[in-house]
Amino acid sequence: MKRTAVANRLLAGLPRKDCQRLLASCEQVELTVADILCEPAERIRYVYFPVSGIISLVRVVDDHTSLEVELIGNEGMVGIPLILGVNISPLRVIVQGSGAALRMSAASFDRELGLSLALRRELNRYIYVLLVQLAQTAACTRFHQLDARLARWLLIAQDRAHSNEFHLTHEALGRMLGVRRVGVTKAAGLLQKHKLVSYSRGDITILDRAGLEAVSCGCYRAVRDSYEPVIE
Amino acid sequence: MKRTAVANRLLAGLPRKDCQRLLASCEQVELTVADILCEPAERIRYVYFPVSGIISLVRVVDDHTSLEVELIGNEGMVGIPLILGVNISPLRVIVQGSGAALRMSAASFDRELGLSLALRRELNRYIYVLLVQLAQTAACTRFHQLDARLARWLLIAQDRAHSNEFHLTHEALGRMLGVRRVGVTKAAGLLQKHKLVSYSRGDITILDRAGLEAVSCGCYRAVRDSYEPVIE
DNA sequence: CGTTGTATGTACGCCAACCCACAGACCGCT
DNA sequence: AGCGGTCTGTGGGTTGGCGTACATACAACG
Repeated sequence: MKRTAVANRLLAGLPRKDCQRLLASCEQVELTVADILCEPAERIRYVYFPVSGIISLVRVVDDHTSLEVELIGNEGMVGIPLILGVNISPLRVIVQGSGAALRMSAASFDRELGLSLALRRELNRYIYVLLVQLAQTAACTRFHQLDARLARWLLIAQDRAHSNEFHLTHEALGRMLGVRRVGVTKAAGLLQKHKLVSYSRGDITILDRAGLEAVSCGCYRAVRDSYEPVIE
Repeated sequence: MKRTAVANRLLAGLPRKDCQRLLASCEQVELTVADILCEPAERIRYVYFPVSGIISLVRVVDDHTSLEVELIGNEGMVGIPLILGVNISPLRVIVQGSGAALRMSAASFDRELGLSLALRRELNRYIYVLLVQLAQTAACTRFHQLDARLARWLLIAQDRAHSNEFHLTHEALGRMLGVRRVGVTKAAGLLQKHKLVSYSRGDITILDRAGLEAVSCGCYRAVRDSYEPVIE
């Protein structure tokens, strides 16, 4: 994996010229945990290209329950509906791990979409990957039990955050996975007992990635296998 | 709702010229229940614009379990990945209700995508709707219980099939909803007891749509509300 | 150094859906 | 008429996660 100056991989994948023009329209912003970037049914004002933070897309049902349907790091972006000609967000967008992101106004983004064919092409691929992940998440959430789903979530978060450590309470994890806090505590206890992760007051560290993969359901692998042939 | 000569609404929504050119590249095919139009990881050879049949998109996990993530009627199409520059299907595509569809080769479809901006625009909207539905399905499947989910499924199927009757065994419904056949039997028994549907050896008739909406979870409404502002 | 708030751990009854097994109902075919 | 296959209905024991409640642990701050 070669390093580039631009820390968002979608942008980094573009021809130099397009990339530079896009960067010129972006401003760097800080993301802080629990920031809500957009609420459901709200107009989308900005797109975000995460650099170091991670961002959750959450579908809210029945007002007080919710399920995370996507977790986005520096391999992706927030604001997909704009690409599809819609400026309303169907999901809640909430910062899950603090860090930096590049932000661009919806208007600038629309303009850029018209200017760069490479951008469109790349975003199309990205939407495909999102579709696959959404479908897999739906099935995984249905069939697999909490231990496995938690392990999967941690693996994905590690990928997205490029870090073995992040800050996240059981409460917050419960909202992501659509279960009670107590459920997470129990499942996390199990992972700790097997020395796969260590947990203390929201500071979580991944100790044994291979072990986590073993505990997690096949969904983690399955999704990677689905889109790896597609990205280059 | 005005009737048009073209019985697929995506096509009917296009400018006459584009629509006619597209139709010229299509051939009409019959869909028969349980036909598999495409398997996961397979190359996509054709796109389908259903006219009267309905088609399920199913995500397969762990080889022997599966969950329907989308149900497509004459308001949509099958073959979305092609729009996004990918020619591999991540899902199983299976005919759920027999009828007719317009079929076009992947190559022709690619060509058409280049020729008609209106087509691209319309398909983008459609992809947005798919995203919303996928997210909602994930949450619904997680939180709502079988009676409600079954009712929701029947309502959607009625919308897609434009008919009060369809043929579908409990077994098949179970595969769609990701539950055992017995579970469907129990839930369907409840709906029958309340005279919302009648059921006999796979022939199902919807008797009381309003009643079904009352039993179903809010997800049916929620999805409609999410995308109605978007479609015109 | 004790108080307050946040985070984690444990306990108990409950229920929807699970697995497995079997019984009836209906259709078509010989 | 009878037989076999498909579809639907019922029963009993198991379980993962739910709702609720309470107990402990740690941090921060006055």
